[in-house]
Amino acid sequence: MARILVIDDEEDIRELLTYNLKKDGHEVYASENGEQGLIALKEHKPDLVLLDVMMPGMDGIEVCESIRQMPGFQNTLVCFLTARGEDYSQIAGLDAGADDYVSKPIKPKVLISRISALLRRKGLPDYETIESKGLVINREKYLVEKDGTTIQLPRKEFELLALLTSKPDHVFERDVILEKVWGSDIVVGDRTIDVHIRKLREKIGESSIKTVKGIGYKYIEEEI
Amino acid sequence: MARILVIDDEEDIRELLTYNLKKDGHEVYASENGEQGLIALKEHKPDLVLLDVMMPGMDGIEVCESIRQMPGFQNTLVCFLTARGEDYSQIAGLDAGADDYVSKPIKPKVLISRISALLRRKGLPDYETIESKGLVINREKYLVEKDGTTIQLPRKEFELLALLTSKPDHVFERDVILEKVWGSDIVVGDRTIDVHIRKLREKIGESSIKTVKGIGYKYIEEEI
DNA sequence: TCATTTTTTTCTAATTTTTAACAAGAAATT
DNA sequence: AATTTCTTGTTAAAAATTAGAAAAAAATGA
Repeated sequence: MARILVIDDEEDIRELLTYNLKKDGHEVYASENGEQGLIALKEHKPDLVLLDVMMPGMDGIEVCESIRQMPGFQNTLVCFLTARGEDYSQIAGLDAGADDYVSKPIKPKVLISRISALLRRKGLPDYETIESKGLVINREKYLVEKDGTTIQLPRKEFELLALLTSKPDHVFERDVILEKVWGSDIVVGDRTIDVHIRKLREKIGESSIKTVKGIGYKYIEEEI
Repeated sequence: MARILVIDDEEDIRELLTYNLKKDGHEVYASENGEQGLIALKEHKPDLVLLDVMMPGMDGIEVCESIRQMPGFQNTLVCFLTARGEDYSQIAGLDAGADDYVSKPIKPKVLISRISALLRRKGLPDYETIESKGLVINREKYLVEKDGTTIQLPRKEFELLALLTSKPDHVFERDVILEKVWGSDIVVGDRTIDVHIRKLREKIGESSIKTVKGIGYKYIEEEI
């Protein structure tokens, strides 16, 4: 059904969750701390991360903030696991960009139904392929298919294309692109976006990406 | 209900507001400084911005002025958050174009009711397309459709047309146009507006924009 | 290391915006 | 009615902004 990454320092919890989620048909990965979790995240591109708040090393809040900073993971669902009474965590968690939280002790049935709700609310996980006019973007495999031919794009180019095609015809302003693809506090030169746009145009066709001068760029669905 | 952007450097405040506003059914975004706030603003096009006055870097006044300068955000509601006793801020804030202010310490219930009032007063968000007599103005795609044909207008022309069509038959005075399209402290020559009007008339039809001598221009809904 | 990807730099081209000069038209004044 | 004055229209061209191309430099990763 969905890919789920569990990040918790307690082995019992990891096992409990893994067992129950697998039984419910999900693909489950588990990490025992934030650092490893982030690596697993990149590798497995889960739809949902179950994240313990209290952990040695990076705590859940920090992990969540890191996730939200990572290009391509803005839409990954994050659900916090909080000990009862950690009210503060709930608030901070929502602020850090979490989508939900579940209190410990975890009741498997409650968790399962909560997860279903989250996944449903979300619609489809967006590592799904995005299809658009002969272009298929597969975030899971990091591949782009253009009219049947498969193209392997470098990371930045891939993220840029994925962003633009995520809302065809929508104009993405330059600073929004920078924010989404490069991250909020990375400073790059003025021409950086252009160069990547040019490379994309080379690879997927000149006419697909249109410049809106003074504003930004958009991916066009239909030729105008 | 509404999209709300919180800009405040104190994490506690951001959490408090985010939590309470989400609970009240709003879509909430938060930024921790002015610069990031302005980017988030463009991206999320909120209906309302809650803006702390005292912040390191750009202060709230500056942020508000920037917002008012940005084409398309003249009507975004801005509500200042001021520390008690910052009387001067209230005045300067209203002067900078804020719609309201709330004093810290913030009482969630007070804030919620104040926000409801603001939103009610405001009516609906105006990021949507504007339709008028064979003319569709789509700010998201930065496109104008005239009788089925799509036209791509340069930025200033687009903003000018969007302003005029936002209130058909309403006469926009020259200084209002300058203020809204060019921004409050940009100084341009006397003929600049005329030239843009002329180009618009060329592109969307001579009769659509009418000169009101001595006052300004208006977009006319019906041919007279 | 070496190859690849990403960023920066520089130069050029294109487009947009503004200016300036003058024409034309309306309103006011005589 | 004629003249002056004020405001807007028109046009061309200059100025400023913005993006594209190519290549080199830096960073990254195998």
